[in-house]
Amino acid sequence: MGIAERKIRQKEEFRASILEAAWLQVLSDGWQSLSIRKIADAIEYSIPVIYNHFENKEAILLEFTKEGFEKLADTLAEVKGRHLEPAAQLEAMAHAYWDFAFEHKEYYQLMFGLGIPACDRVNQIAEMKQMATVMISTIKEAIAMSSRKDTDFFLKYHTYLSILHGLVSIQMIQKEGKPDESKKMILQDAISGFISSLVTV
Amino acid sequence: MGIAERKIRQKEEFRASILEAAWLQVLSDGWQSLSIRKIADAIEYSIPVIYNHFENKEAILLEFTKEGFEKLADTLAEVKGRHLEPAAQLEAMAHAYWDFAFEHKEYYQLMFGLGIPACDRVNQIAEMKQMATVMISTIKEAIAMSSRKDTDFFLKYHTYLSILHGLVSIQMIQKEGKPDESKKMILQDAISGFISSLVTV
DNA sequence: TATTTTTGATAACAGTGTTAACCAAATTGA
DNA sequence: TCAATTTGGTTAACACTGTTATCAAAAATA
Repeated sequence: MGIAERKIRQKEEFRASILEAAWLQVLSDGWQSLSIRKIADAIEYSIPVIYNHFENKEAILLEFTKEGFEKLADTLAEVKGRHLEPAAQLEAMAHAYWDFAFEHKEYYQLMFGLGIPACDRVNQIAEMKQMATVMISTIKEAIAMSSRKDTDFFLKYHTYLSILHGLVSIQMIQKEGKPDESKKMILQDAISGFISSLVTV
Repeated sequence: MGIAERKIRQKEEFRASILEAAWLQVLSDGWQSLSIRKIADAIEYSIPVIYNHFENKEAILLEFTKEGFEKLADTLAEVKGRHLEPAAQLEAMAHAYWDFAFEHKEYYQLMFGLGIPACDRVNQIAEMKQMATVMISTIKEAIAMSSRKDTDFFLKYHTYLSILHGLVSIQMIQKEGKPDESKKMILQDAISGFISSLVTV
């Protein structure tokens, strides 16, 4: 008898409808304002039913995080397949990564835990400019000493900061405690690549 | 009469005591679990008095964010002063940046809005490995075609991912909407530096 | 001393995630 | 077919969150 099958199917549909309602919420108001109550409201059921399908709110977010990584991985694999040379592949994949992040911003923020109240905050902060000033002045000096004096210092500043922040935050996301001292090799690797391309004669 | 002065001084002390209590909270349980009630409890006053000194919770966090950027800027300026060559300065500053981030993790997370539930999440995600696999295989191929076949592919993978994530998240933090298409030049800049240092013959 | 201003506390509002208690309908077993 | 049991779902509550309106007491001013 197909009763059991039907039940499983219905359960699966229910689960899917929860995710769909949640996703609509995320798309319209961002995932930080997603709430169980709003989901329950959207699917026109009471709150506790959601807990029959997901252990907690975190499990729902985890679901989307997985989806996000899956989509990104697929995209990268597909893009890679369009080129033959590894160098061209890496470049195309980088652009695809960038495009994915901004075309699926909600996914990306979820995947990498970007908590985003900082968005409003960081723009109010004059103190950040002090930091930028120190970095930019040094980069200007480096450019002045190099053979390519027309290099865009502001571009290089952004690159420098982005590399540093990327290294740090990837490290923070992956491991809770202090970083393995050997992980500083990654820093050394990335930064020496940047510097040598900057001061190259 | 010094009454007015005393009042101002007391108000300032009060404000400082709020910040101190808040910071102890952040240090012991992380800033995501900071609450107005806990602060009020710690300073042994009722909740609303806090709103006489700070407009809202965000304003308290903003205070620490400013402090963080100030400390970081000072550190960078100090480290820069210890070297003469811009290249050496940029390298030393990079290491100082890294050290600051992990020695003052709470500051750093606040400054760049690292929302950090992802920490627990990202480790549960097998799907992330798919993405890693695509990237790593390409990097391996690039190394195989280069003259330096002993290059650490795992190191390069981390560098690659960190650069990409850094570019994206710095961009997301600074601007709300979609990124200026010209900002892709930063991506192009960073990634071509990485690639050329990888495949260099 | 009387009046105004300031200071702080109580209590509430509107949210959040989560769960215990309960009920009715559907399913199962005798 | 009837009783027992399981299942699906709801109501109501708990323990939190940020924020604010109301009000009493204390302090400063006239």
